[in-house]
Amino acid sequence: MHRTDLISIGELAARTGVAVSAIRFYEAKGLVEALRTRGGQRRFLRADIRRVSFILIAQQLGLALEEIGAELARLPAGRTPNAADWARISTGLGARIDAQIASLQRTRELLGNCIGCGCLSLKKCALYNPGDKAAQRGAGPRYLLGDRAGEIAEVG
Amino acid sequence: MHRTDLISIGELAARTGVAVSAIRFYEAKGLVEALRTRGGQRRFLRADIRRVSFILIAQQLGLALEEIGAELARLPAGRTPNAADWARISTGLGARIDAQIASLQRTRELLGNCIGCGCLSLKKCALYNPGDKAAQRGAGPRYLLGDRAGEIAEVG
DNA sequence: ATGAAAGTTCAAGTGAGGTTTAGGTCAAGG
DNA sequence: CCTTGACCTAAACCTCACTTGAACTTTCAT
Repeated sequence: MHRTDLISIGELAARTGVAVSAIRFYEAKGLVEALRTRGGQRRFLRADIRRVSFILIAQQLGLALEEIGAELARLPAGRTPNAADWARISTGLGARIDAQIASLQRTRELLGNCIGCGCLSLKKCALYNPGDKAAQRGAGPRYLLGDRAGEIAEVG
Repeated sequence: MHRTDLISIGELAARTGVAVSAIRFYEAKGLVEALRTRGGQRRFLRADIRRVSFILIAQQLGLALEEIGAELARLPAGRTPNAADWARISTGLGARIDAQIASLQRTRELLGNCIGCGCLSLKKCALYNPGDKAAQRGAGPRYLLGDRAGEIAEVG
């Protein structure tokens, strides 16, 4: 154990590259927790650097903060997560990446035949396939994407 | 030419699967244009089905509406775009998909070594790499992502 | 000719993911 | 002790991509 096992919010921000305000926001969302000094300032564990790193990586893979929180909640309570813990909760990310790659490769292939030929018809070529979570991120009509059963566009 | 070369907003919505309100929104943003009936109702060209399809596909690939507008602006003015036109403006999408696939594959590889071993340090493994546009979608601190020069996290 | 369905505009609301501001408090060095 | 920079809270604000609602109007099939 070092002298300073606890770090300030500013240091956590510097170490992870996220803004101080963002860390407070994550805390409010329950993604990280902080101890407090007598004066009320936050003190984080060094292990929280990993935790925030995980948030950043998972975000890049298209998970919403709420989903990330659900993953993080599966880390062992009470003790600092170790390598095996992180490996466990990262397995799901691996599957997600594989799915995304597969989806993109499908899209890539279709782009050749389909937009290349000028048809660009959703129904015909299914180029516009749902199930690509990463692409649904952000505001807007989430339900439109990924909630399409059978009949979509057909260029008439 | 058919009898009905022009379609209503409702039909365009049905054909593409996007909400009527979204199409009005796209029109306001300059992504599509409409003729008007004497009574003021919008009438779209059949070719606009392709155009809206393109918007949807490009969105899935992580382009913002403004970027999509810029791409669409490169279609020939005055005449209905043909297959070659669509092929031309779709080429850039292909490159983007390739880049995304490459980025994900890199991430996938690192996830094994890096999270697997528990280090999860941003600086050390560069797992958290910028340049993955698709992941930056949605509102929020775009500038945080993709605007990081050298020093990022290092797990102490 | 009529009634329902579909269309119109404009303004305001939504939700994700934060940032910014205002008005203070805390901690560390000199 | 005193300053200075980092920290605190609460609430307001921001962008993006739309949706929703109110209050009417147009279109179309019968």
